[in-house]
Amino acid sequence: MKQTSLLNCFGEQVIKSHPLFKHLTTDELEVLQQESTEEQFKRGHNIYEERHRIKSIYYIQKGIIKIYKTGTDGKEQIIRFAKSGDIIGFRSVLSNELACTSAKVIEDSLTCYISGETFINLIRTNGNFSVQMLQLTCRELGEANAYITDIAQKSVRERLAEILIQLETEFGTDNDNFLQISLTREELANIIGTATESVIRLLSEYKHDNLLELNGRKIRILDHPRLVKISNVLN
Amino acid sequence: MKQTSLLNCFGEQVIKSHPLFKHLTTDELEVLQQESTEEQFKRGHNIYEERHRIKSIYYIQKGIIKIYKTGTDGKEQIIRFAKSGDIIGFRSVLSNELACTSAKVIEDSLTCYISGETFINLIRTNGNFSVQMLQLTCRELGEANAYITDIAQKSVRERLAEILIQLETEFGTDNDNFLQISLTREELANIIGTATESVIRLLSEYKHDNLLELNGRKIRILDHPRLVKISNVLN
DNA sequence: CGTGTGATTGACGCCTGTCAACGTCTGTGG
DNA sequence: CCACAGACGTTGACAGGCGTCAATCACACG
Repeated sequence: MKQTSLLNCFGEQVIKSHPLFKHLTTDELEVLQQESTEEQFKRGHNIYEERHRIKSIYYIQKGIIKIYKTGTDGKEQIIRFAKSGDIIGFRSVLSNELACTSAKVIEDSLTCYISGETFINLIRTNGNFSVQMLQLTCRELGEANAYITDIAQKSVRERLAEILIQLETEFGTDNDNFLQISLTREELANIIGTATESVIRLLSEYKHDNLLELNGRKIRILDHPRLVKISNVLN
Repeated sequence: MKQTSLLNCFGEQVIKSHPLFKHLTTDELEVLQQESTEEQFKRGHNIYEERHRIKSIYYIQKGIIKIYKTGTDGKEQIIRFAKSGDIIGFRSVLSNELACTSAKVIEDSLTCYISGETFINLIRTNGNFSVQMLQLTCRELGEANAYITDIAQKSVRERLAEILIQLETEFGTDNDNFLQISLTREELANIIGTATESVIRLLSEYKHDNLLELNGRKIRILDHPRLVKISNVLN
């Protein structure tokens, strides 16, 4: 018996549109629909927290979530953002370790959670799905490696330029060409691993150089080529 | 027909001793043995290189291999070390991307390579094995995330202390309590993302403070507690 | 209107990257 | 056997990027 897609995000439309689930059989989809639950979260809500045991994963239908770690001195380090179509929490579920990150809602989100057991069973029984999951994880690992190299070798100025370009590519812009994603200065600092004040100073500098426009937390990139050049990414 | 373990590293003794392969059936082991080849590499040899297509993975029987990326300005960033029992190259094989790292032999190695096809077939057909691989990848991802936080937030002094402790834990010490792994100052610098000169100066400082002893590339840690304290790791 | 969070600016100084010179050791070729 | 080159290690000088601290402003909210 099918549930309506209002009650459950694993309705056919959603599933079919996502590569990760394209290899599931109708039976498996049925199970997913029965064992998963939709959940809504407001900005600021903590979906899960570091050092806790996670028993389920979340599929993001809508919204933005920041995944971050807390450093030794309590400073937050943003590892990545999850958005529509991403899944979060699977790392801890799969590695069977306590969560090594926290997940906090940046933009009101609609998620769907699936118990870890159901998820692992899927992987165990559906070879194509598990290959898909491995590919996903490996791609994430590749990105993490690239980021390690960036942080280790680039200056703060280069990194900030790079992140701005990246945020635009990943989340797009609104009708006025402002970045869709809205972050505090502190959050920007916590992505690139620097002090809030440094971000503020560099943004002012970029603005002064006509690379971008600032309006509160809204950022509009004006000169892509020069910003890319500053970021020192080979193209 | 079984090959001798001299010709092939997937002889039973090796397999049984490794958790990754414990879920393989005897048939699958047979296939592995037939389709894998042992290979020896001397220090300095490049097993694979960034931006190349990798068609097979390597299981390390003996030796140490450094996995590194080349930054925009040509500087090497060491991502991790692989040693006995580890496998390398699977990230690119699985994600179906060009290699995002290079692998170079640090200490003479004995490896066993398995074609990517064979490997992916194993994952597709053996659910337990694929879960095992996912766990491995997720653990690596967790380590990468931790490292991002470290590099982004800690000082060079803290990071060097941390890496020294870590190298000791991971590779152990010889009879004289010197670290087993032998790295150039430049390589140490390329792990923690700093200049060679900074590593040299900090090592001298540590030595002066009686935290460790230096003998060429040999390093003997004398005062663990204080070194851990410098590294600023919660314990 | 007080309070709190976030943004901004200035002052200051230390950590650390860069450049340059030199020492040490090893292997190679004459 | 010696000279030389090349890789690696060491030390010093220097400056500048960026972190830290502190004060002030802007804005939202109860």
